[in-house]
Amino acid sequence: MALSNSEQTRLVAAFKVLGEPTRLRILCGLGLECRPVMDIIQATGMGQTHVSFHLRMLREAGLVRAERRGPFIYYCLADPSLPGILQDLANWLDARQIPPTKGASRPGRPGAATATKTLEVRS
Amino acid sequence: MALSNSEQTRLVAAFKVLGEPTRLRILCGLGLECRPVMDIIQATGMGQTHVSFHLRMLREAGLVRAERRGPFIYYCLADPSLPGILQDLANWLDARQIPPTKGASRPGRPGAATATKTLEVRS
DNA sequence: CTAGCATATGAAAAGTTATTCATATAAATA
DNA sequence: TATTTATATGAATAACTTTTCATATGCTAG
Repeated sequence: MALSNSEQTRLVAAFKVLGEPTRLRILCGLGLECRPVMDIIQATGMGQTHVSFHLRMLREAGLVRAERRGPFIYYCLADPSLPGILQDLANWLDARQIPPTKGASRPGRPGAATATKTLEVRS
Repeated sequence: MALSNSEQTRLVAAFKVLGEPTRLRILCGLGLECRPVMDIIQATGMGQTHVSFHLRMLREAGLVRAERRGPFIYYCLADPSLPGILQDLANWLDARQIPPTKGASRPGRPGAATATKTLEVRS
């Protein structure tokens, strides 16, 4: 087993938190700045409670850090290397993109996996 | 926005698929080998239908590829670089681990984010 | 110390995902 | 061709997550 059990568990937890559009948007929106919740609410156009909920998830996952400044609470990425990591992953995904099933058109290195919704497998 | 919208969407989809223990276990268990479903069922100790369901998710996400050989269907990682990537992420997570809230004990670079369940923030 | 803003939290409702059960399909074999 | 083995699929249920609503907390200003 390449990954230890506890590594797997940690990964799963992290992926779960990252695998939600609102949260990823918040993370990306943060960039390297720290921002008060108000800003995040505005930027996302979502309700206060809703945003607060997702911020909590991110915080509990250790992906962001909260810091009070006067009446405001600022949120920042816990680790400035996160955006880079996300970008790398995005590139990896891009690179191995799926040719449109009955693919005449361009994308996909030859040999790249084709996502199949139904099992259609050449024997 | 560092990541384009469609990149974010793709990432979210991938994370969603990866953020489930059974699926990550299957992926890790596969390593670079191709294995018939039976093997995976045995390795995980889970029901046939259940495994089949998760394999389908992985397939649809383009993370694995299915290949029939006679009566069996073999599943393989779609991209052999996946284990490496997962390992890197796991290392990253390890590196930024949380000191036990009232932490006298060792872990965590100074300045590393501490995951807080409840908001307890030094002003 | 009261009022008001910024944000968090708890509980209920809505939505999604995983699990299970029954059944279908496809290849191999008798 | 009928049976068996390997695996997939559809539908129902169960578990979990997100969303929303109402309310609480913690600062700051008056």
